[in-house]
Formats: sequence, structure tokens, C-alpha cells
Amino acid sequence: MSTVPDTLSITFAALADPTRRAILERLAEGEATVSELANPFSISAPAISRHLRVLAEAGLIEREIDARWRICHLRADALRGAHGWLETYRRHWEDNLDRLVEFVERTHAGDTDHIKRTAGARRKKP
Amino acid sequence: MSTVPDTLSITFAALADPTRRAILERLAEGEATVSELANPFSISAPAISRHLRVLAEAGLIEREIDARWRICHLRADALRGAHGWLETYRRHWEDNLDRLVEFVERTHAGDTDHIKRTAGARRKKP
DNA sequence: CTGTCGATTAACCAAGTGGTTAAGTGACGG
DNA sequence: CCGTCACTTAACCACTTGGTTAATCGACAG
Repeated sequence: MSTVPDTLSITFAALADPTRRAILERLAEGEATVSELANPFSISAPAISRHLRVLAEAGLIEREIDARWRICHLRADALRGAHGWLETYRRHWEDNLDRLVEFVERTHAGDTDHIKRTAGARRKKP
Repeated sequence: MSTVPDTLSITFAALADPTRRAILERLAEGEATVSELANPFSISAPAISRHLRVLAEAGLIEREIDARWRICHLRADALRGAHGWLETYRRHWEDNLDRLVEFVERTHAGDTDHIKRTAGARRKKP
């Protein structure tokens, strides 16, 4: 435990598990107790408990104590950061200008130096 | 076990590291060689090489061999799945209807049984 | 008070991750 | 042909992760 991970890393790490994503999907339909969340899975209760702890520490869920039960609900605004990060790259798969540029760069390889080559000039010019 | 992780888990796991995200951010500006990508970081070349392998296996980058150099470019459409998953939960942080429902549930706790309680009736009615 | 139920913590284990250094590979430049 | 450059692979290490079982805790029913 040398360096504490940043928020975005914690969020993405929390989402990088199918069980936790399934829990969030279930929670998107509405609040639920821990045993209700554990029900669809074949893993043990402590395993679920730890998944919930990860989600809670990532700020993705909240646990409210109701007598013997812990009622979990979604705190989806913690997903905003991750969504925002991905949103930055949206144009790279939606904007076909990129495909055009890429096409020009590939096919007219030699004479495209007017196009920004961020990798700089590496190849020797014949 | 050796159960192979699903695509979404692989994508999120690849994004759950600040070095790899920085590499993608750099790559969003344009293609780059491995050493150019490694330049801003203080970690060793093999460490960078493995980060790139993770990104490549997640389908987030492509490596093209150019003589001695490996030129990396972004393959952002692999982010589409992750983006799409998050998009599902957008309304939970953007729609203030949810905040209203939550407010009613909390403040009028006793007499909101007409509101869908997905967790079922657990608490004893006084 | 005692037993039980929902949930968590503790202790442990196998496997994975991120870093290191050292060695290997393929393409040039001289 | 030999050395170097760009990069990867191999072997190793500390630490984390996801799972287990056993023990624990608090709220309640009897």
C-alpha cells in the first residue's frame, strides 16, 4: 500500500468485475438488501459483502442500516467521472473524419507531412 | 480458476490504471512509438511494454511494426462497450426525478408503500 | 436469557498485477 | 561483422484480489 489510487482508477477497478456490475445493474432497478443482492450468485455471503465494500468505497453504492438489514442503493453519480473520461474519446469512434485522416496517412504515406505527425519524423525519406 | 474474463471486465480493468489511461490520452493526440510513450514516465521500458500489451489485448490500441519501431495508435471503438454500459446509468445522476423519489421515500418514510419498493416489505408496520 | 437471522470481520489461500533487472531479438549504421 | 538501438521476454519480487470457512456482532422472537 504505497500510493493510494486516484478516484478514476478506483471507479474503473470497481467496474472491472462482472459480479459487481451485475450488482449495480440490479440496484439500478431499485434498492435491495444484501441477501437479495446475493441471491442470484453462487458465491458465499462474505464474498458478496466484500464486493459491496468495494462498491461503497468507490462511492457507487450507499448502505443504510435498517435493523438487521443493510439496504443498498445506487449512487450512480460516482460513475459520472468514468463516463466523462470515456466521453473524451467518443469522437475517435464516432467521427469519421478520423477514419479519413487515417486513410490518407496510410495510403499516401510519403507525401502527408503537412498532416500533423505527432510521432515525429522517424522513417528515412527515400 | 481459468475462466476467461468477459470483454467489459477486460476493458474496465485496462482503464483502471493511471499509467495506461495517460498512454491512451497521449495516443488520442496521435500515434506514437513505444519510447515516445514511455518518455513521460519514470518506470522502466519493460513495464511500459506490458502496459501496452494489456491495452492491445483489450483492443484499445494497435501496434504497427515499422522497422525498429512499434508505432501505437488508439483503437477507441473498444471503449464503446464501456461507454455504452455507463450510459445506461446516466439518468440516475442526471434525472432529478430520482432525487425527488428518494426525497419522498426518506421524509415520508411510513406512508410511501404505494411507491415501488423493490426490496419488498421487510420492516414491521407500527 | 437463549437461539436465530442478516450481515460483517478474521484468517487463510491461489492467482493476478505492477514493478524490477537481466537476457534475447531484429533492424540498422559503420 | 559488430555494436547499438528499440523493444520484448523471462524470471523474480511485493502486494492485491477474489474466493473460501469459521467466528463475531447486533436485532429480534420466544
